[in-house]
Amino acid sequence: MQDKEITIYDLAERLNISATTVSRGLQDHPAINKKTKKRIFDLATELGYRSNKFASNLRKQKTNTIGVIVPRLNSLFMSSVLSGIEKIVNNAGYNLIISQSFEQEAKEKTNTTTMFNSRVDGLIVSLASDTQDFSHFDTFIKKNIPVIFFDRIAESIQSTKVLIDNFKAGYKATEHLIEQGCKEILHITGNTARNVYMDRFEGYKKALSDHNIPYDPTLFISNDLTEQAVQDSLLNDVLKRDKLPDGLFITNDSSAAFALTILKEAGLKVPEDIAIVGFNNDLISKVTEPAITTINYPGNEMGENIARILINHLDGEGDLSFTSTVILNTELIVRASSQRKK
Amino acid sequence: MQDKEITIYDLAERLNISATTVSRGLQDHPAINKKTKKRIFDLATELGYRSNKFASNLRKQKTNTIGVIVPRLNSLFMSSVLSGIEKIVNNAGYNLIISQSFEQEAKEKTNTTTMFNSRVDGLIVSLASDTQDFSHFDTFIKKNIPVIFFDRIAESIQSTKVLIDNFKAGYKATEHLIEQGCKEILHITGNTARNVYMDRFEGYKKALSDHNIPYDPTLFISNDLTEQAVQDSLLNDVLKRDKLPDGLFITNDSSAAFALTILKEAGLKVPEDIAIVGFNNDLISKVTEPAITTINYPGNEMGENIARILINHLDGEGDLSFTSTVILNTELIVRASSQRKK
DNA sequence: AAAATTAATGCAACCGATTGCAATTTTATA
DNA sequence: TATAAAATTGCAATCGGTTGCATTAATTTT
Repeated sequence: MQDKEITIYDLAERLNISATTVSRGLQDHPAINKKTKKRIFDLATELGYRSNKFASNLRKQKTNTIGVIVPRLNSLFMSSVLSGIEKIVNNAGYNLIISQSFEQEAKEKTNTTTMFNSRVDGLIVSLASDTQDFSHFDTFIKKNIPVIFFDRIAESIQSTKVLIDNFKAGYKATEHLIEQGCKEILHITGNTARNVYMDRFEGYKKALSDHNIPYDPTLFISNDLTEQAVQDSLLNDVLKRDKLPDGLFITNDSSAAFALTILKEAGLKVPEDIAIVGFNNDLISKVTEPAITTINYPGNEMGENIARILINHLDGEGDLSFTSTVILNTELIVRASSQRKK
Repeated sequence: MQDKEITIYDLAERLNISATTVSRGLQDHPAINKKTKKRIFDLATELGYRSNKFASNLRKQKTNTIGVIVPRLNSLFMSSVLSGIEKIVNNAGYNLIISQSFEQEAKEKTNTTTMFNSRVDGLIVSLASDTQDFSHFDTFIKKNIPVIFFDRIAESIQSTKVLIDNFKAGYKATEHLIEQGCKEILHITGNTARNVYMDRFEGYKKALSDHNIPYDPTLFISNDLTEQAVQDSLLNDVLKRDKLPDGLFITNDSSAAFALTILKEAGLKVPEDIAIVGFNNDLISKVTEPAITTINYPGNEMGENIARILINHLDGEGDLSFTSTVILNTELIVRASSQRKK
């Protein structure tokens, strides 16, 4: 700490003007003379002045900070979303505070409190898989601090949501498998307490019924989609059945890739014996043998959308209703893992 | 903003004590009577008091915030590192501000300034691939704000560094290929201005020379390791040669996986025609056919290490020399993509 | 019971920027 | 040149905690 921090008072003193004028000059306030502004800016750069955000925040009651809480940072989808958010938010002059819930409601609550105490101007959330109670967001709602949910949303909370049409995506994936001749379609997915998994599941069921295939509950597996869980399900359950399924719809690509290797090891041919559809369109789905059919889920785009909505709200009047739901497009990307026909 | 924010003055007034006592009580100051503390805490929770960090930071000149600048968020390695950092830092009561340089020196400089102005207590950096000049970190050094570099480090800067032994890793990867009988080993890597790539390259060369294989510059390709770049290099250069290489050491797993698919499409057999070694041990290397031999690079562990070092420094006395270099262990994970013998 | 300690509490200044309103200076108008 | 209008600038209070030093209250010691 050799050199003291320069304040507007230092600038004011050297320029023989008031701190008020310096403050206004620095903010490009229209009432300040251009020459004065120039003198202020010049001296400021010369002395290496930097504004003290805390004094400013304290006074303005605004932090220019946006909080993000996600279940886990280390998935490609999440980091794409974050990358998109960061880009927009940063350009708009906001900072990002990021934390992860590790899929636990308790941690999510703590993080939410921390964010609240950090007085973020807005909060972006994708819910932990086991979050049942949403009261920790009440403080935000009550204070009119905007909260945007994405991907893993809470239906019951009145606020802006950005997501894809999971029902449709699930429907399309399943229908595709049916069209490829699958009759016994296994569905492996996450905790259906979460909309993303529930909706895909509903889409799956609807596609089945629309094609007159009865829904078989034993072909539905819900777990946490970790490597371990996928492996256990396949080895200890699926592969021990008398009749093996001929299709698999599994709701993320790394799990799909992992499942693929296990099934191949077990001697099954993909797609001949079992056709596979994943979800997300991560790079991983492109490099397996065969490449995996998947649903394109544009994380980066989603992140940018979320950030834009939030920034507009924050920088705009803020009176607009803040409870829209944005649905992003997804598409089925057909690759070899599911192509049995033609 | 229906309900006003509660301040220590509100608490003080209702309890008929001074704000000083409230402040001290809240901080568990030893000079405050236990009963008084209890009364303070009780009322605080009752009224939903939350400390104003800005007032506090302003006065204490400390922010409890740590900045992180990385080239890109959306890689599995990076997000694992971040996940590790976030975990430790969060437990220690610090916040994380994250931004990405998108591999550009200019953006890195801007981000650094923003971090500086946000008055982060510490900075964690992995350099952009094209950063040549490091003067933007001078302000931190001058002010004694700790900066930790990881993975992509700057040799010339005097500060703590956390990384792996890239030379050794490169050596091991190459030696392994040699042991599998490879004679013409192609090396595809990133910008060698960065230590990580340079050191691996040096390791590669040393392994060659130790095994009496002359280094062939035409077998060395340096690009930005994007899908496009890898594809271009392979299709327009490598695959057009008279004599194809019989080994490939490529310095990240997604590129390796991608290269694998291209080579297979070109009709080459892996590992028979060409043996492949990647880098990082991402999931992707496990699910390709054949699975890819790689170097295990523990991102999460690295993140936790970085964070611990920084926190210790910040919470400790801070007089300790802050210029150690931490080298994490890596190991070669042999998989089918390189196994030609035995 | 007076004097000396020790325990608790409070005063008041401070951190650095912001802003409503008033004051002053400059420029335009009569 | 006097006066109104516009352009600049500054005063002083404010945001909400923190902290050195002083003061008061409670305990001990003599």
